Amino acid sequence: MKIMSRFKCYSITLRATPRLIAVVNIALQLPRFYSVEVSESRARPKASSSNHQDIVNEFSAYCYQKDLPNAMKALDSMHKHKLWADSVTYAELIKCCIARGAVKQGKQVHHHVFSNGYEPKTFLINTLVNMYVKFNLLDEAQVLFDRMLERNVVSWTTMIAAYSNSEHKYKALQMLIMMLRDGVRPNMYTYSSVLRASEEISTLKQLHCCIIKVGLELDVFVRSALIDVYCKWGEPKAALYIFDEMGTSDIVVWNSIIGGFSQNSDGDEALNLFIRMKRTGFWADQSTLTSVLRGCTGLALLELGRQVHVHVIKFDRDLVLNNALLDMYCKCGSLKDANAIFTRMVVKDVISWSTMVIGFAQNGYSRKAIDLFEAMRATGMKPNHITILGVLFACSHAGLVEDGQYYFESMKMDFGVDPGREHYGCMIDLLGRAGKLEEATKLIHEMKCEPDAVTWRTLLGACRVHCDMDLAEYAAKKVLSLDPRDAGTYTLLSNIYANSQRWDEAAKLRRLMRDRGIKKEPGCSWIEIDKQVHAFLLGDEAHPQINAIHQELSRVIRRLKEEGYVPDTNFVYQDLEGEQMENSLLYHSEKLAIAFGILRLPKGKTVRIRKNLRICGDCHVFAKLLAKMEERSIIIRDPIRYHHFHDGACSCGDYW
DNA sequence: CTAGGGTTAG
Repeated sequence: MKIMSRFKCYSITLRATPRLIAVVNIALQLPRFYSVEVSESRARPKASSSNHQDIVNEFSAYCYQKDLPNAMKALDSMHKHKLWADSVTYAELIKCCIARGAVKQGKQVHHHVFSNGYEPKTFLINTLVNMYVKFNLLDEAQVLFDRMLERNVVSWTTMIAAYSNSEHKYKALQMLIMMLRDGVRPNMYTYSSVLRASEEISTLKQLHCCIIKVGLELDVFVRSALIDVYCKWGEPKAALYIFDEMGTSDIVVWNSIIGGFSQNSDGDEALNLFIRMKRTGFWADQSTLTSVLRGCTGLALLELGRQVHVHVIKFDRDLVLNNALLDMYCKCGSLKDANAIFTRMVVKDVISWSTMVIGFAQNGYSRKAIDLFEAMRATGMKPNHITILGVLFACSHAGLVEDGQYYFESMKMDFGVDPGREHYGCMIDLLGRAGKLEEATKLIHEMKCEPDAVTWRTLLGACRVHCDMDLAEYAAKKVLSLDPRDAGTYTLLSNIYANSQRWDEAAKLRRLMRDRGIKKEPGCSWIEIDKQVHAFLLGDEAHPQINAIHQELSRVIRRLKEEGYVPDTNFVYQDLEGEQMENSLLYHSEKLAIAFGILRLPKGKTVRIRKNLRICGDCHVFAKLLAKMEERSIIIRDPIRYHHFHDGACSCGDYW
């Protein structure tokens, strides 16, 4: 049914499509059409003597041998004798300049082929335009393009592709319109380039319609561009529709769709598609593996990620792939593996360093994160805003107020990075957790960018840690004024009330939430065992082994109670939806998942859980005590922080 | 001479 309605959507748009110029919404910005002033072209003299022919031949030979220095000398000699070679030879030379980044030489060739009023063929000018594009000298490319006597589809496409990949995407669309006015028909090259230029989803849809109209939607390149761009606009389902409709596809198209889902945080669908791809008989390449790893990262599938790692070894020198692998181990809580990868990587870029800094920080190794950040600086690698976020995060995690303030204050001067919302957020968190709630509030008011809902919720979180009722109410009000439907805020505030035994207010808030129709995402925990992922919801009865799980849970709770564990009923609201049983606390999804892990995993093996909501205080105590009693580590990844429970303690230091 | 895929935060 979904597919039908999606299809319908397209055909409606198609029927409604007026003339292209009106369609693309930007006609008003069109510049005047080109006026061409060029000197008259004359036929080139052929090399008149054998001496002249020798000079040209020598030049050609150097061009085809890719001997740039000698070719340039020979070019000089031709220039003096007013001799010209043919276009293909020049094109070879220009290719050579592009490959070596030889801007100066390229310009000399440009000058030479236009000297003495001669007008090179369209083909050759196209080559030169392309050269300037490759040198990222778009203005020069444009000047050259503007003075062309004749522009063919390649000339236009070269410029359109250039602008599509630049900051001035609207220029690509303008040029498409001018191209059509000029009577030159865009081809598949043109459309697959211009698709990237859409700055609104409606533009993309209109271009899509044009493509269907001219019958180019069957082209593999156009399709993969469509798939890619729909995914970039957060519409992976539309992309999947296009994908499924294709008769043939190649590895790049598979990579587009798999990458599309993994970038839209749908690791599950990305992995399903990967399985389909393998069944179809394609071999994964670097790009596929990168996306698959990203899928594993999102789902915290360490075992699957490890299997992918085996295939990564084939592409040992691929930096992007190694970065994805590194991140997978970090996000799956396996810092030993991550560190091993990081140490082994021969080439590291700022992303590798950032990933590792953040990995240490999120997993509770604050000192290591800060040391690594300093090691990075020592190598001369320049941190970016994300690296700095990582080091601030590390400071806030460990309560290192002074270090945090030092990095925050020096970031602009030392690294040239202006603090953004996230950096302020880290500082608010740091000050707030350290109990400096006043300073945290002051910082919000001093922010250079507008505080958003997340900013205020950070403060609210700090209020919970320190039970500051008044500020909590103030912060919650701020969050809800910016994002009235934020379920987390209602829950957080109601938990703060519950913590202070203000049950009436807690209940009132729950009621308000219900009246406003705000639904909290149901708590869910996942555990990967033996190539299978098991999902648990609160009070879930659906699992085939649920009886054994309940038994195991009762057993460990009984033993923990003997050791002094008292269920903290303040958190009874955490996962509740409406009036539920009193002992619901004992059936929080993570407790079910942990019990299942203990049941199924060999003794001593780490239990790894991923969950979609923040962990509640009771489950946190439960996991700490259980890890000690069972003598095995438990790792729970919530959407923000990582909790490594080991021997009665947690890596988060009880702040989260 | 012009075209498609991958990595860090939130």
